[in-house]
Amino acid sequence: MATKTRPRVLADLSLATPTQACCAPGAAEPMSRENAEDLALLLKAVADPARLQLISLIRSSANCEACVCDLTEAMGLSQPTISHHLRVLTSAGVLNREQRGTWAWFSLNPKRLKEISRLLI
Amino acid sequence: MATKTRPRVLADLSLATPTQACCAPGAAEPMSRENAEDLALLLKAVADPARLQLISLIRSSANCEACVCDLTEAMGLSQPTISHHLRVLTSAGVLNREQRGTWAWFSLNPKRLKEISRLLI
DNA sequence: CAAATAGATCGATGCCTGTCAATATAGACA
DNA sequence: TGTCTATATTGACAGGCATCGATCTATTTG
Repeated sequence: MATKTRPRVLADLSLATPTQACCAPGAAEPMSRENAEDLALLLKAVADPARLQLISLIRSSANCEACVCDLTEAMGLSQPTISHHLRVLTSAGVLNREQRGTWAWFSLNPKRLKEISRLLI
Repeated sequence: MATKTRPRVLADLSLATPTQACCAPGAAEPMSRENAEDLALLLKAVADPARLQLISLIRSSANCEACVCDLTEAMGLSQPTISHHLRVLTSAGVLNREQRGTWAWFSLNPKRLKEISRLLI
């Protein structure tokens, strides 16, 4: 294993790192391939029509939460497919999952969505 | 052809449309599949490590612009691949293309990037 | 015009991923 | 314990896409 560097954090992944350098004389460091891959992974999580609809559906639900069966019915996709998309969004931190008896309730994490949005600027 | 509706514009594609409705009693309309597909297309344009690196490279270049040969050398990918990615970004409005003699210069469109970022919130 | 160079396009290839049917798991309840 | 229901997991398949080599086009220059 090579020499270990500081672990990457969300702040490293902004397109603007390290400074808003557009047209600056100094010219900032371009983003590393590693950081670009991490950022792309995060953006890919939301760059899918079904997942965008799921986010929108949950946002427009009462208490900003919904269970899988409701989402499956509303989306017109199979239950395993919905489950798959919910897992991707949860892994990206965009959704929170809470088990209540047999049901799994998913709620929005607006802060995380805002963070991802900020990485583009 | 079915009855034609108002053409979709960028404002339709925000996840927050029509109102920031999280947990509101009224519950807003969820995003249509069509709008979700359009928004996903836009987000997919930037949700790729090579394209994120290209954006970052151009931003850190002098005058925020670069030609294909410089980008090809810096990226370590083949020239057709770079050309492909630049076309995707230009189609999404993120990059501007300007021909100068034999060279094609690509520059950033920061306003567009900011617009796309805002669609997530 | 010929040669050289920059960039775009084409066709092929292999990986990624969205989707589903089938099945497994786990909780509620009789 | 057994049944029912909600969700997750698995495996397979098909379409999408990143990538490359080869080729084409256009511009500059000799």
